Amino acid sequence: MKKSKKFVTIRDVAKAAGVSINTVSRALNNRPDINPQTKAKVLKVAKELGYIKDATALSLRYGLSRVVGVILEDSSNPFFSEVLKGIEVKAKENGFNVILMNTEKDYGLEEEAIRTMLSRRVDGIIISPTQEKTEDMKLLLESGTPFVVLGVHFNEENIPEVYSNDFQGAYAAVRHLLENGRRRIIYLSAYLYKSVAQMRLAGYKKALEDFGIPFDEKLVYEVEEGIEQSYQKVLEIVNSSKDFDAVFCFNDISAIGTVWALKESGRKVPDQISVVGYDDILFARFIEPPLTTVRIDKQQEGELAFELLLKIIKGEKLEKKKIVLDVNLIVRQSS
Amino acid sequence: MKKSKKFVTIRDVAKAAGVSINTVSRALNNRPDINPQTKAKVLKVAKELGYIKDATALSLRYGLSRVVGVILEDSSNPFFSEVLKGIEVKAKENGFNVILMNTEKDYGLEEEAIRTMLSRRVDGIIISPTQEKTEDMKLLLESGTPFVVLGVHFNEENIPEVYSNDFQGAYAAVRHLLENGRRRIIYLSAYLYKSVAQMRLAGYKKALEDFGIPFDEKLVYEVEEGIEQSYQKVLEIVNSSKDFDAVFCFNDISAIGTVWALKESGRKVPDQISVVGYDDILFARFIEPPLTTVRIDKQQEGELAFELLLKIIKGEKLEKKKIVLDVNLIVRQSS
DNA sequence: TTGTATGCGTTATCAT
DNA sequence: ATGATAACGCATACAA
Repeated sequence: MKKSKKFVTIRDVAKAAGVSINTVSRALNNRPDINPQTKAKVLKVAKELGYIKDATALSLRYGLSRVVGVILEDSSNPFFSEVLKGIEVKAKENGFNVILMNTEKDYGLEEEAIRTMLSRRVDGIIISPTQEKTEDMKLLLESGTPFVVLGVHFNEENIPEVYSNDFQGAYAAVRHLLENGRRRIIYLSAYLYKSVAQMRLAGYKKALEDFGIPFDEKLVYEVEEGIEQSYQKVLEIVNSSKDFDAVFCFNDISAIGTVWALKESGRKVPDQISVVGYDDILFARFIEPPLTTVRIDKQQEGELAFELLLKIIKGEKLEKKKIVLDVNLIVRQSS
Repeated sequence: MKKSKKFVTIRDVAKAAGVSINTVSRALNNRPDINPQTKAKVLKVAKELGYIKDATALSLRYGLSRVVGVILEDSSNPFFSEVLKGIEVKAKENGFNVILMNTEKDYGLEEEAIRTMLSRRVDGIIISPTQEKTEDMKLLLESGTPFVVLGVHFNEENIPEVYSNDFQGAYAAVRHLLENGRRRIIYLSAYLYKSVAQMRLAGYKKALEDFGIPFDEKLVYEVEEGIEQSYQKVLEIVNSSKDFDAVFCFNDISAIGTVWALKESGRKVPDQISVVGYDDILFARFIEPPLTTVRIDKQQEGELAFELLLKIIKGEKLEKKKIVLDVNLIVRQSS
């Protein structure tokens, strides 16, 4: 593999224009100390030759790349794809580019992604950690490279984070189910080593407590995320003739699998079983029945993450290191 | 904005290990001409100091960045988010990273994105052009930077492309509708300056022709892509009391809007009106009624695009410059 | 086996 | 107003 084509450099422009390379640099960068005519000529030549500034050279020169690294579980997941969109929008707005890496929820890939980003000398990193293990976060911390954790809450003061209020969301969702007379509410959870799953569990418990309903751990199921996995688990639950009248799902993807399984088992949603999702992905309202869910402004979450990161990169004083997004319960027809 | 922290360089390692910088380089790059003990020591020191190779310096040095630029209309669109996933997977597999830029279907942003990618000295570009204007493609072509066009077909021999067989897909979809007795089939199209929209129109016409049904241009509507836009347009069509018994939609997003509008107008799908989508996005089967659609293997499309690009980057001989993916009609309950 | 010097493209410092 | 030169981090040709 060798370079396909030589790019035009300031040296080429200098030669063609009959000036020195830093006269070219001056012209290109709108410096005041240059004769307007010289400048005009240089600019003309540069254009003719098709000169395009080499950003890799600038990165080396300044130790700044104007690139941010984005490390996500899976950019094709409708939740993350909207978050990513928000990041990309704000990055572009501020003259930054985005390098994307997916971890596929694999700790090894996550660590590799961090190393790659550091090697690329990105100016900052936005990461949504898998949380299966967290040693790699120390690597990040020690690297000195600015970073923001997205969608996850660590119990360490000095880690900048943007995440949504999952306690509030879960509380609202479960309270809503209770107010509608549901009493045996399953929590179909993601793996509980995830802070998000834990916070939602806490909200779930608090709502039960406020209604004087004892918490039954037998109603909490840990499932790997995915439509298929939720579908299988719910089928299993139904076949075990467990008594339940509602399912609070970890996210909308999971809720879709849940509704699918319930329908297939002949259970009416919401007549017999209520289902509530989480995230309010674009398609939540279009499934049948339209999904009651907890809305997170995903694009905003991405935008806030970038803006927080940018402040850190600029070395600005932060009012808050932890930004918590409010969420809203959206009641549709599945509950 | 200034560099937040100095990274450890080979010079630092050299000093700490008491050797010269290129002894360090030799150790780090597994060169044979180095004393194993020296090597071990250098490696140890490098690890202790937390040395991480500077990829920007390598880019400059070799004129190769091992980065590919990906330019899409909108990475949060479920079609593109899966394509992107495929690209990212193959890129990682081959030691490349991905810089992502969205164009929001804006020609200005598209051109800017190309310039940015060239400036970043990416080794190659995968682009899904808006096609509103195409001058920027010339810029790309002249730049000499390897690139692959994704999802779009130009009538120029020497442009490498990966796209799906839209003629075949549209033909299958419309033929299916005809076989089920539909005769007044609306084609809810994207803007017809897009090659995809044109190819699907051609497939639509051919199917009609094969059934001896005259083409009626009044049944073709150009709509901006989006659930809301399709919803509005279909409401409009219904209210104009146009006579039709099926809608062949440009994509699933559009089909979702169509079904929504039809339901809201009291039309039964598929009893009164059949609806067929395109793409088979993840959620197509979960809407009500489950959507009949033309399946594109989106992730594969992304993977093929990267693989084709990689061949071009490597300067390999190409068997084919144009790769056309087969598609399948998936019959569900909306038709 | 190890070290020295050069260049990749750019900007900044310091002349002139 | 303009030009020569060093420096960013690295790998390599060449010298020792």
